[in-house]
Amino acid sequence: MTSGLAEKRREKYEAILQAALKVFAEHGFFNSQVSKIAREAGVADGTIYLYFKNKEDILISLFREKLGSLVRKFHEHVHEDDRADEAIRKICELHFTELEKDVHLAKVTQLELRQSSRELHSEISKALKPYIQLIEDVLVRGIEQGIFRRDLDVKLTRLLIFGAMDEVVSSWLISGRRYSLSAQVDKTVDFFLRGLRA
Amino acid sequence: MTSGLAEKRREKYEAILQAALKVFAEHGFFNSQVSKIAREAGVADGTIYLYFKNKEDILISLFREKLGSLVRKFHEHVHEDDRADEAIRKICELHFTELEKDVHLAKVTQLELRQSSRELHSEISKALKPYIQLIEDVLVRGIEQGIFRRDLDVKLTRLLIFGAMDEVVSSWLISGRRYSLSAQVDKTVDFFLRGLRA
DNA sequence: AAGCAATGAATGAACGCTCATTCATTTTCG
DNA sequence: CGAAAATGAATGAGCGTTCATTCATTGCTT
Repeated sequence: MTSGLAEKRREKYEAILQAALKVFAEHGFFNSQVSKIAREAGVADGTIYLYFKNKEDILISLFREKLGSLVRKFHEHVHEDDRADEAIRKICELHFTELEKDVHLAKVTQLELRQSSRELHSEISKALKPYIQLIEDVLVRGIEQGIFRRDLDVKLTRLLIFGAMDEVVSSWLISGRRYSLSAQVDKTVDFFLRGLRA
Repeated sequence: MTSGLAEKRREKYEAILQAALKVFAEHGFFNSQVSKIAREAGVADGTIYLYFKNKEDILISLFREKLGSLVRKFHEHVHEDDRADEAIRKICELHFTELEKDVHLAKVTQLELRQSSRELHSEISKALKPYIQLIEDVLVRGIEQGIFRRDLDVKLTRLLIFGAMDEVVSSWLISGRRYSLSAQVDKTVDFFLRGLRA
């Protein structure tokens, strides 16, 4: 096993991130102690600082990794040549199912995303931008395909769509996940497409 | 002037809340020191504790007062006998104009509302519930009036509408308020009504 | 009216506790 | 053995909260 070099490091790095995700999701960033993350990850407090600059750096890295791989997943499933209305359905479906699969991630994105450290906020919007952009691209394509209204304000509409999905996820979390999130896809997409169609 | 008794107290209470609103909006709850609020309000640190149980109590009181008067304003403008589509327009208009008027309130509701102390969260949803309920009522009325689709899921749709408006406000804040929020009402309502109409 | 007493609002220095971070020491592993 | 990784006790800054003290106002007494 010659692999256990930089790989071991990567493993521990991810173990700490995973632990942090859980702790942040359960207690929120400001109520999460570094020592708690260390315990959850099964490492010593000091070890954290061999992998991360400071506590905030943990959260920022978390967002970069997690949102990055989410966005990648979206790009895998939504293709240039899809019909725009089918793409909208796919986006909503992925949005709901992926967050339903990873509750901790859902909690952190929904509840902590809006925190207010300057640095943090810009990092988060940076990580989120490609997703919002993806929605916009689909809207533009839909207009070109003649499926969506020509008078759509795509910059505004992408917000309406993202915000609506976001709120459904938030509400589902707050309810204690007492119903299926992915079961809301059809009715949600239906509402969107009525608002979009030419 | 026999008034200057309990009135003086009320005035100071409100001065502290106003100061807290500003400080929370600028720095976020966890980065706002009680001493900073005291300085902003022009009182001593200890004085705060003559009016509030603790720091969290300040935030909770803030929400109660501010959201309470907002909800009251909605009820003043949206009446039982309005056409439901007109009511939706009125709601969106008020949502945007009221938050555009009070940026500090907008910031606190958008950015702090999602914090994670259990007690806080339940307090906030309690204060917000009448508003969400109002939207639902209008949806139900719209169906009864034959204006909205009979197959609407009102519980889901109220979230879609609230979330969409919420995101538009968030985005406007993050952009540094570089455009008019109330100018988005028409296009936003247009999108909603297409999704709602029978 | 004038002095005295009582009140309680306001103050802000001090307290005590909570953590993020450090670093001297130990363990691991090639 | 030696270097790198990991440890976790120790540190100290930050901050919410307390409380002994001040002082303007009001009420009471003669």
